[in-house]
Amino acid sequence: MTEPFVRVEALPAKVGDTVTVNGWLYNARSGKGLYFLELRDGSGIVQVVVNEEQVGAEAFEAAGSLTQESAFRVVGEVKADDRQRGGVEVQAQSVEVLALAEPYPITPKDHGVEFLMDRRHLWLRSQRQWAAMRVRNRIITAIHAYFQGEGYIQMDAPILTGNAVEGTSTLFELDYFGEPAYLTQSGQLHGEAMAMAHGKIYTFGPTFRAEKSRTRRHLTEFWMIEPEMAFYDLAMNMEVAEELLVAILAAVTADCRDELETLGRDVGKLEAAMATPFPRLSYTEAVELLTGDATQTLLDAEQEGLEDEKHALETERDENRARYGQAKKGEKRRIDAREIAINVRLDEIAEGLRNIPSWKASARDFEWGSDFGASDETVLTRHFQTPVIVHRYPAAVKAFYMKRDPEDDRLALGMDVLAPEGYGEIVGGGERATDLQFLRDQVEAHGLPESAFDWYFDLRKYGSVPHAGFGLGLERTVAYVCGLSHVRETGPFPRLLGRLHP
RNA sequence: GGGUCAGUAGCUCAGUGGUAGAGCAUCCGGCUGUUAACCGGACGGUCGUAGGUUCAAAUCCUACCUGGCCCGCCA
Repeated sequence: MTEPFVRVEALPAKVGDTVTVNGWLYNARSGKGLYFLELRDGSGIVQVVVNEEQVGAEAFEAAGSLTQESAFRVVGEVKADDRQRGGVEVQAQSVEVLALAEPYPITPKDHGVEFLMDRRHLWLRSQRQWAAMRVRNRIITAIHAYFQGEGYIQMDAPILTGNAVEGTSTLFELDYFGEPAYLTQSGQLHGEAMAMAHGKIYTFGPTFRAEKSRTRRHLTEFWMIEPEMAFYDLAMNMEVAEELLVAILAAVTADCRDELETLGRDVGKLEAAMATPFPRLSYTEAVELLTGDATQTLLDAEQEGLEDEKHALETERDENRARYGQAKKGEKRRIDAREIAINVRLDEIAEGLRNIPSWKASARDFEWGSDFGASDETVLTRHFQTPVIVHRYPAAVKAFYMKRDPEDDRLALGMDVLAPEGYGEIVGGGERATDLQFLRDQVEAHGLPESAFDWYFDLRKYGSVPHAGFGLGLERTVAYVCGLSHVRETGPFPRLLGRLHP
């Protein structure tokens, strides 16, 4: 499609040309006889300079009438200017108003979470949200590219199911023409069936959990990518997860530099996270690391670091306050803004300092056989710069369909990948049980209705083979890659407890 | 489900028992290169809701509602 206008992202290649650009007003500044309009068109933002002497009274007035988020069209010359983002600006020759916006609620200033979430449909236009959605898109395309390049077939698991898959999570229940039905919590079991048909498959779709979890890591609706591979064992499964994550990190660090900068993401940390192989710790080794001296030392150092930062910030705040009286108005505003930023960080530090003693206690007192808590996962990953793979968990804390470790029947051949920087579990999976009688016993032991699994048992009756797979949580992955503090900013319209609109 | 913090102008917040405040947004004016521009002015309030204490409540007490963060559960 040849477009009759130029998109902002293409402007750097058009220096010297006269072009048409369409967009919305992101922000504006003015001087006598001058308007500086930040035009946002979805591909980027460019500054449009409107000079009264060059455009005439009518167009100049049109530029002055534009309110934030008004739609407008500009014809002008693309000029190189090092001071601008992207290195270009547009010197307007004409300005046409397409739609004047009513007063726009989201200003280029601070807003609270609730206010922004109520206006998510508009918030998506803001820079950070825009950048996060672009990274999400790049992650999605990287995932497809990886699997397609490796010969996987993408297949969809059903969203409506007649039974609770693992019997653990709380599901959303529906009325399916008089029968009880549920929104899927995992495509896992159907994925296994599809892998027996195609060898290597992956699902890519929504999953649902009705748990009343209110944390930075939880959504009630989220997207999961679930590869399933026939003739793969646990070690091969871990290798797939590692390759997939490296492919994602490589794609984003290569193609989303501007977005990561907008998000304030430390790209060095993402690059460091690509070093392979990722550590592979057995659950037992992880428990030893968690309960050992190294973890206590690490947390002591973190506590010291936080205390040093706290003192530095308090000193800066006191110095700012001391010169506040003599400061001019603009300087006072900057001091006020800085004070707010300092207080936010001090609150975070105070929370960290409150948490560390309980983290230390939780780590030190951890007992073999339990599942890791959120703080234990965070503490484990603090020892490494890359994601960490933990495998061979106690069977009791894993799903019924996991294969047992032939070396130790207490263990299941499950594996989790923990993301760095406290982002927690982004991958969970393992090698699946192949023995029909074992699965029947497990279903019974877990109190699940055997009739619901008749088709699943068939997979073991007709050519049962070793196979493995895992689920990758898309939103947690996006949060980690973007450095977002909450998964609510990882998708366009996140569904959380108490959040169904917009 | 548990813990904890908060709710004051459209937004972000200050005000902790005695006249309801600031910055931003909006509107008006100034400035010929601004970068969350800047400067001057105007506009803007049922202090979450309901009770209570007090001469007097945004401020103290009780209940409820809504939200943030943390834990549990999970990807």
